[in-house]
Amino acid sequence: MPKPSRTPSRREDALSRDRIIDAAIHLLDAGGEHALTFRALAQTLGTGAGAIYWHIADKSDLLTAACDAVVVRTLDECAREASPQATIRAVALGLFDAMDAHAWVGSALMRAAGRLPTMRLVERIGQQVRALGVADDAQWATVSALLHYIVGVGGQNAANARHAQAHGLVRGDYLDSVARAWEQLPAQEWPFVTSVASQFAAHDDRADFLAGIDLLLAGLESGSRHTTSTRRPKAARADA
Amino acid sequence: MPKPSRTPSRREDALSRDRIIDAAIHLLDAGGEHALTFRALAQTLGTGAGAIYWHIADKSDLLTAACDAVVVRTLDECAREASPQATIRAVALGLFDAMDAHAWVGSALMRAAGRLPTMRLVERIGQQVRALGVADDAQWATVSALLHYIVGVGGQNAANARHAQAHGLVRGDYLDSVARAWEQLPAQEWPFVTSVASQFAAHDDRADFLAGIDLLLAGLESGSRHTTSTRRPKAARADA
DNA sequence: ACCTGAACACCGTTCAAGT
DNA sequence: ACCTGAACACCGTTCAAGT
Repeated sequence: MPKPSRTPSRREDALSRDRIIDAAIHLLDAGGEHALTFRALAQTLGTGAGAIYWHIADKSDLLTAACDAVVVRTLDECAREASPQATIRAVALGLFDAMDAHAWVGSALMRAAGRLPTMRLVERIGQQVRALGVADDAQWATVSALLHYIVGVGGQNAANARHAQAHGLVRGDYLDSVARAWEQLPAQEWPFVTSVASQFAAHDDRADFLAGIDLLLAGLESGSRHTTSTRRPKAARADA
Repeated sequence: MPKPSRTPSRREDALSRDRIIDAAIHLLDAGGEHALTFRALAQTLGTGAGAIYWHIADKSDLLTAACDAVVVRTLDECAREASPQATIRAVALGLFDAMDAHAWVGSALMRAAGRLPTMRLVERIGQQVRALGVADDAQWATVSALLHYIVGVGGQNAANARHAQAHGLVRGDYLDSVARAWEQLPAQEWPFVTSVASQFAAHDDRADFLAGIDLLLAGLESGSRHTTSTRRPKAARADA
């Protein structure tokens, strides 16, 4: 993009795909998904609303591109660890934190199924799953399970944070109030929910998230040695 | 619109929450999430747009209620099997099929984190996880992993079906075309994606889905006997 | 090639007014 | 108590017209 040069271009920085994506990320971070508006974007960038369409196909393209930018940064920052397990954990935690910082990324990722950002994650996690020695025909289901856990749990953790903030509460206080509501449900009808709620005391979301990852990895270790009778030697779904 | 009836009530059936939810489900099934409009709903029901607000808080309330109706029906139809594992599998498959029939349910479920439909699923699955003998402090992470896998993978399978249909293709042909696109990526940059794509031949989505469930259940069996060092005796997230 | 901004075809939600 | 429907404050997207 043309840096500030003497030649009096129309604007200090010309409009560009990258500048639009950056501005979109800022709007999304500040006000959530419904704050991303072509009008708001145009105002931020000092252009007309329609100008953006020269660089971006439509809103879903914009959201996917913003999501991809965050994913790329996150994966770049994830050091490759010694073992495949450790690398998976590092990627998972990196995404967890990225979603916490950019609460909109979780749901954006869910809607970007076969698209670039998801493919990057499938690739990175898939390489580790392969390195783990998981049988060929189980690799896709394994990557799916890991990815959906990461995006699902991480995305909802981020949603919690936003929700707490919207209620003007610290995250812990908010979670406690939800837990207390669950505790007071009729125990005959809700035996599990009431009992699990009573475990909500001091909680560490990241540690809990990691516990789930470990659970999945434990399943891998016990499952990778042989193929169960219900698992058949073909089959894979064409997205993540 | 007032049917020709002797008793001149305003309408044959009075407007009610249930009637609205039913109409919403039909609109959602027929045209997806963006087809659910207060105007379309009002026209279907033969009322004014604003009348709906007497029975329903807002659009998100409506979507959650529609989602809950589907979840209730699905859980009712799920027979309780002999073993906890079999029951989990039955619930998972029931939801898989429900999402396939109502493609909008997946994303609705994702946005309904602490709300009624999700709580029902947490309760049903949680009971089985407990029956499986999973340690108290690991139950929440376990239910989370299962639920996110089910909703995530099932939801995307449904999205695939819709996507294929939108492209005027049979589901299998659509998936094959995606797989072929993945295969043609540069293999140095995408070693896993290209290799996994080459496994996409004849695939059975439900069988693959079940393979993932089995993977998770295998993790449970190996993990429920002891607590690993990274899993700590507290912690739980206050939603699903 | 790139940008402008009015215009189009929608939205969810509210609310005075009706019965 | 329940319903009406016009009105309000928005949307994404397009497109003739400009530079």
